[in-house]
Amino acid sequence: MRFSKLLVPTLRELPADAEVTSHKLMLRAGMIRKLAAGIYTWLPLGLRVLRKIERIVREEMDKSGAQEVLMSGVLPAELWRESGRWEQYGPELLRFKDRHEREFCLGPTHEEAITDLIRREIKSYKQLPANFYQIQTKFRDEIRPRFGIMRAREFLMKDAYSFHMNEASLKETYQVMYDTYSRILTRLGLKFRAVLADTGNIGGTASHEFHVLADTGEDRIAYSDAGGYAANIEMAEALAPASPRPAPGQPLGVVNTPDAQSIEEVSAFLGIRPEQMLKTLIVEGRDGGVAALILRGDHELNAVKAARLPQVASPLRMADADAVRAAVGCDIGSLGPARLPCPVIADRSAAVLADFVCGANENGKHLTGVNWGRDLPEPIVADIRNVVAGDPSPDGKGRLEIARGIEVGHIFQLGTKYSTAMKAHCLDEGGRAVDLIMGCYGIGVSRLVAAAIEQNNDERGIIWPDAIAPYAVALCPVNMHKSERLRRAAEEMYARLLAAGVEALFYDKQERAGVMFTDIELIGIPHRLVLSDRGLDAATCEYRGRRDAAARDIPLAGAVDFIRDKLAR
RNA sequence: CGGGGCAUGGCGCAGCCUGGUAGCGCACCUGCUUUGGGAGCAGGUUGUCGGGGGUUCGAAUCCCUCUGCCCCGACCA
Repeated sequence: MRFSKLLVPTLRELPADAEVTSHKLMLRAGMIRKLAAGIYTWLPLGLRVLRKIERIVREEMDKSGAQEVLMSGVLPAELWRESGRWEQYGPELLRFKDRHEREFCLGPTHEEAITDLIRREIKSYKQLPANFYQIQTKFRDEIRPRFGIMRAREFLMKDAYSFHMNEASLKETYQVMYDTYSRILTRLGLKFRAVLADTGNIGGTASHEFHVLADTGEDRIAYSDAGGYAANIEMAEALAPASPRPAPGQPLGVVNTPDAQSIEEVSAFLGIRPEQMLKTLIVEGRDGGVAALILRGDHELNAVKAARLPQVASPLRMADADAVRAAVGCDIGSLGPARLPCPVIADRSAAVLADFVCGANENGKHLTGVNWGRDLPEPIVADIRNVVAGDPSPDGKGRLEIARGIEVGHIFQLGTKYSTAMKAHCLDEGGRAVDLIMGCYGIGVSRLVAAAIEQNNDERGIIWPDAIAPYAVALCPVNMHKSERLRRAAEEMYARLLAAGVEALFYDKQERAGVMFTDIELIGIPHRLVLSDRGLDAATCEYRGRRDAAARDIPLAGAVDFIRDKLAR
C-alpha cells in the first residue's frame, strides 16, 4: 500500500479524553475515531489489525471443529423473556421497539439466540456434541464506557456455544477450547496466562479467563512461582496461616487516638505495624441487618468471597456511615470487632492474631493487647481477603506472585441454565428427552487490539507483533522527490516486496525524513527499510526492527530475502 | 445512579468574571528557502461560539432550558 493513498491521520496532539496508552496510541496512529461515547469508527489501519486477529481466531476455531454461524445483532424480547434475562439483565441491555411496537434488544451475548436455533434443529444425540461460533458486533450499554476500544459499548467478539448430552462431553470440548484459546494468543504473539475464574452470575461449574499480561491491566491475577496454579485474584484462595494463634501476652488496654482513623494513621500514631492491627468493615447483611468483616490491617477485602457468606448480602454492599452509626454507635474510623450487635466474620489471618490493636467502637479510642476468646468471642472464620504476593499457593506448590492482566477471553461450563429455561432437549440412546448441557466461550476481538498495544509499546508508539501488524514492512525512501534514481529504486523495491508476498507500506508522501520515521514508528510497523541516495551508491539499504536499538546496512539486492527471512521466524 | 466539569475552525486551547460583534498553537493550502529524526519565512482558507428561549441598543460573555460529552465515586474504617 502506498502511504499517500491510505487514510492514516496521525496526530501530534491528543484529544483530551484519552486516558490509557492503547487509547491514546490508537487515536494518534489514526486507527480509530470516536463516533459517540463508547462507539468507534475503525479506520483502514485499525481495521487491518482487527481483521488479522479475526482471521487467526477463525482459523483456530475452525481447526477445533467448531462451526461458524452468524446471528443477528438485533434480538427479539420474547427469547430473553423465556430465559428470564429480559428482567434480570438491567440497563446494560439496550432495548427498543420496532414500528409494530414489538420489543427487541441489541445482543450483548447470544445464548438465547443459539439455544433457540439448536432446540429447533437438533433432535438426536447423534448430532452432538456440536460447537457453534460467530464473530460479530456486540452491544452492551455500559454505565461508563472508557479506555477507548478497551471498554467500548460496541465491540467485536467471537462467541461460541457448545451443546452436549453429558458432562464428560462438555469437559472434553471445554478442554479443546482451552487449548484453542492458548494457541490463538500464542499465534497473536502475546504474553498471556489462563487463570481460574469466578463463574459469576452466569453460573456453572468451571471457568477460566485468559489474560494478556500488561502492567496497565485492570485485573489482578495470582500465579504460583513453582506449580501451574493461576487464578483471578477474586478466586485465589488465601490459605490459613500455618502457625497457630499465639497465647495472649498483653493485658487489654484502651488508648486515645483523637486524630487517627485509618490503619495508616493509627499504626503510625501508636508506632506499630499494620499487620498487628485489625480493621473492621460493616457491610449489609442478607437478612436486612448488617454484618462485620474483620481483616488484618495490611489486607484487602475480597468482595466476591465475602458475598458468598450466608450472613452477607450479595452482591456486597458497604454499610454507609449513618447505618454504621445506627448499628454500632460510632464512626467508621473507630470500628472494632468487640461487642458488635451483628455476626462477626474474621479472615483466617485475622483470626490467628494475638495482642492486636483495633477500634474500640467509641470515637477517638482504640483497644490494644486484644485477644480473641479472652476479650471478645471467637469469630466465624472464613477466607475473605485478597491474596498478596508471597502467600502460599493454594495447590501447595510454591508461593503466589501477582500480575496485572487484561481479560481477553473467558470460557465457561454453563450447564443447563438456558436449555432448561428454553426447553432445549434431545433424545438420548434410550429415547429419553435430556436437557442439553452447554458451554460458552468468548474472545474480545476488538479488545485484543487494545491489549496488544498495552503490552507492546514504547515512547515512540506501537510495536506490533508480526502476526497482527497492519503492514509487515515500511519502505522509507529519504527525499525521494529529489532523486529520480532513488524513486526508481524505491518503486522497484516496492514491487519486489509485493511480488514476494510481503505486506509492504510504501512511504511515498513528500515529507521530511523525521516526519516519515515518526509516523512509521507511531503506527508500529515492525520492520523498516530505508532507501537513500547514499545507500544506492554503496548498493545497500538500511534495515531496522521496531525494537532494535540501531539500524544496520544490508545489501540492496538481498533486502527482499532478508525481510522474508525475518518474517518467517 | 450520585458528585464535579466541559461544549469557541479538523485537533488542543484562550476570550466569559467586568456585554461592544472572535483569537492563539497545531493541522490544512500557496510560494520561497530547507531537507537522515515532527523545519524556517511570507501569505492564505476554515467559526450557526452545542440547540432553543430570554434580558439588552447590542450576547461567545448574563439568565432559563434542552442536548451531547468528560472526569471522580462501587476498599473508608
